[in-house]
Amino acid sequence: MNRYNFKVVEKKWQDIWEKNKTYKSSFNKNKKKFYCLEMFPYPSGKIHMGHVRNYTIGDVLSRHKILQDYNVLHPMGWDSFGMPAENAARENKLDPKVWTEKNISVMKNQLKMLGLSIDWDREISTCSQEYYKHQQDFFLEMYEKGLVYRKENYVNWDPVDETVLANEQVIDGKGWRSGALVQRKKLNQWFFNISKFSEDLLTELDNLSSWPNKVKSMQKNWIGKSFGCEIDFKIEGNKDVKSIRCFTTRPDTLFGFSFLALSVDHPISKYFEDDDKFIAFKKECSKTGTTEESIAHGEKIGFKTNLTAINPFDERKKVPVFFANFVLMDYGFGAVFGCPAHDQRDMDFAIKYNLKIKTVVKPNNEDKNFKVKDKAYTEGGEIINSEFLDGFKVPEESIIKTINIIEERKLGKKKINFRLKDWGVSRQRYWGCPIPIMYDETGKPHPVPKDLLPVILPENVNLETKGNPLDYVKDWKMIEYKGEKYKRETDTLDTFVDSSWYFLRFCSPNEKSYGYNQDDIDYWMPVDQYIGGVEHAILHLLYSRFFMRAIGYKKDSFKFIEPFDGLFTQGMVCHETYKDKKGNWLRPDEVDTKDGKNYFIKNKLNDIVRVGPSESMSKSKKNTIDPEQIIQNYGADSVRLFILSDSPPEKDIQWSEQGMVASYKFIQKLWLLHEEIKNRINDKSNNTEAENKLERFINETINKFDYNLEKFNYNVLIASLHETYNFLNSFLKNKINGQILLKNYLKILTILSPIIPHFATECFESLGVDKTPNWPEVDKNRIKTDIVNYVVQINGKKKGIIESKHNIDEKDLLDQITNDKSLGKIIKGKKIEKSFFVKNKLINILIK
RNA sequence: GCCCUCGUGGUGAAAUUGGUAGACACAAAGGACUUAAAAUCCUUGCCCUUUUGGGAGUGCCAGUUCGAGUCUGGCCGAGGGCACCA
Repeated sequence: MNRYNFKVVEKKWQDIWEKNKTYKSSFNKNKKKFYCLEMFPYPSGKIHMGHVRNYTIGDVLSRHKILQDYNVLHPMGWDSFGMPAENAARENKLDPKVWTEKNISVMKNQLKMLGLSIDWDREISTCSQEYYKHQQDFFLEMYEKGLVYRKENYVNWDPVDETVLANEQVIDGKGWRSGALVQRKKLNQWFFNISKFSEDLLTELDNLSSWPNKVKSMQKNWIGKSFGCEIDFKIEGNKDVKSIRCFTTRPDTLFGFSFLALSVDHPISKYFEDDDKFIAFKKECSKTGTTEESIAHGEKIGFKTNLTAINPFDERKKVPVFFANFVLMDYGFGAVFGCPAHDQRDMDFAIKYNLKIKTVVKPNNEDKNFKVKDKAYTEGGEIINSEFLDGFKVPEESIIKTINIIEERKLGKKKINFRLKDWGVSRQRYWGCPIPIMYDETGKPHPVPKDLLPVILPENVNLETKGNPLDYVKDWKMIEYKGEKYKRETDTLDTFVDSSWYFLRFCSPNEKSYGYNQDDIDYWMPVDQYIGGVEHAILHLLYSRFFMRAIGYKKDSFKFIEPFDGLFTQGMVCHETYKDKKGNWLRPDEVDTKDGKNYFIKNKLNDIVRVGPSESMSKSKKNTIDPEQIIQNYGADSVRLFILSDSPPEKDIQWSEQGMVASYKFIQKLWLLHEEIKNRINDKSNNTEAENKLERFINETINKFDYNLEKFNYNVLIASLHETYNFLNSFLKNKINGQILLKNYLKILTILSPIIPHFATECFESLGVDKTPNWPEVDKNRIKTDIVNYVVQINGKKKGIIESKHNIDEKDLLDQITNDKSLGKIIKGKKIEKSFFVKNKLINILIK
């Protein structure tokens, strides 16, 4: 008997697929299309298990759709701009381009080892000129349309590295590389006007019916729509300041107004710039840092001004104006009215500065003397102590009625605010797409003219500089155009821009004149199924949705707006973590165990290893498993099978060597079964009963596959594959007609082929079938049976199972139960009050 | 603090959506084969009963229903997202 040699078989089919371009996709209007896309990888060096999981899930779907005769687009590319290349290049004295290209070639090979149904002719790489030059076109188009602008903004500035840091690069207020205290610095930056589309980005979420609710609600929170009104407060104490505008969602609490708070960056702060105390206060505020954490636990501090604000509903009432550290300049108007009784932040502030606390809302179960003490009351109820607002129900009528009054009296107006901020895309880095802008001698920005496009990133740049290396490339930075001197923009684009339209490029990877070809995207877009990690739930997906709107803005030819019709977010791959006695992390291959409980360092029985919780695989915790090694040991099909087993794809999965071995063994067992079946395809016997049983089982299995494929329950597919094996293995004890066996077996091979494609194709070939058959249809007539097992419940409790005829009616079944030996005993002599009958499934008899 | 998701054996999990709870697999224990081990195969898996059988049981407490893992309300616990957003 032959052992199944995965090494030979997998290589053989991968070569054939590559040579024949089996998975090449082409435009074909006569065929239904299916665009299956997985988030493309960053070429960091080697693929990791997360990639294996992501691409295996996509591959199963893709192959399934191919067998259902869809025209499938399943491409792959590289998100190849970004910081790691720059850092790695600095460490290894390599050019980022060389480093990146080397990684791509290694990883491409590794992906091929997995046997993915990728159309490699469509491969793209975002760091190539052929890609980013089109991105510059999009940038300039957006600039023309007014969707790109330049503005001063606060950033996290690392004074040692002289660079801007992303929020996640700031740890405890210090730069992650330099360790220097991060400063808040104002810098001119380019912005995409994503907030222009806030309303549309929010409402269209409701139409994305195949997106996980979790992702939709995360985006909803991020966009953060709130309904309220803007109010102008008259100001006294400075003749140049007549009024200050505030945004509020609770205008109905205006009678509880006890102070007005401003952001330290509010325009009015200019009147205080000579005040040493104010400068000290502002410094104190910036010390609390820009990180979210420091804000969350930070104490509320304020700076009292000589100004007073007047309550628009009662001009006799005047309250102090403060600068306060908890007011943000980039939300609303950078100014809030404080109502301590009904807002906890305002309450904290009021207690600290001894401000008035006036209760204006009472809960329904309290009387009009209800008083808030030191905890703000923010629930519903009724307005009190508020003159003409008294009696309004909170919140269902109080807010809208108050806004109406405010509008009537021309004190302000209704206003909807969004939390979503414009997208800052400038990065002070070398390895990214150059921003196609140049500045004249007065510093005014101009789009780079067409005949100077694309702006090509210079090569062989010295990276050992402070700040952005491009600033030092003088012959690139300084240009002359039509006799005028210009300086180039040296900032490059955030790499999220690169990934905001790559799915369009896959439709027309060779289009020279523009980023995409209209006919191609009309046919292929939107992506039918997008698959990737949940860590991109907000930014990448939101930016891509924005980009489609921005490209389509003022462009009639562009028909769709949502790039991803279906979205699936897969879970992470986890592994136990290990530490030695000193607390150093250990790799899984450095530890060993004899009993599965106590671990020690390999070959050193006395060096005890502490086993930590299973966590997402990461290099820093050393709990990674190298996919290439695993493929070498067990084969691609085994890895694919294991990575889909046990856990549903959207949940985290535990890597286990034992599970891996089990999957490997299962394929070996399938091969033995295959050999056995192959030996029997010429058997001539007739056995109707067995044949019916076989047909029924196979059709039920196909049915189960269809159901679970649709729902991404790939773990259940694997379970049902095991059941199929167990069934066939024992079924072969029967005598059976070889052709009927073969017919059904081919269906099983077809439905398992998306999961373990090398194995399936090899089996087909050994049976003389040269092309994988189309996905089998379920024969509903074959699932029906003459005999049904009815569950018999008595007074709601299961008492047994009884065999009966298909579609039997209730009365006949009751008769049968009454006459049954053991079940009849229970009923005998009792009165049947009522019975509930579920056809072909169950009967519940109520007796007394 | 706000929002979302999830609680089922020793473990990962099924349960076609209100109708046989624990499919399938991992681990464990016992057994068969073997001189032995590995591999393979079989059995077991809560409580009571020698067996036949009976009972409890899906985080906890109530409710709806002939019937609840599934629906409703409350509580407890875990994970994730956002977080001074006015």
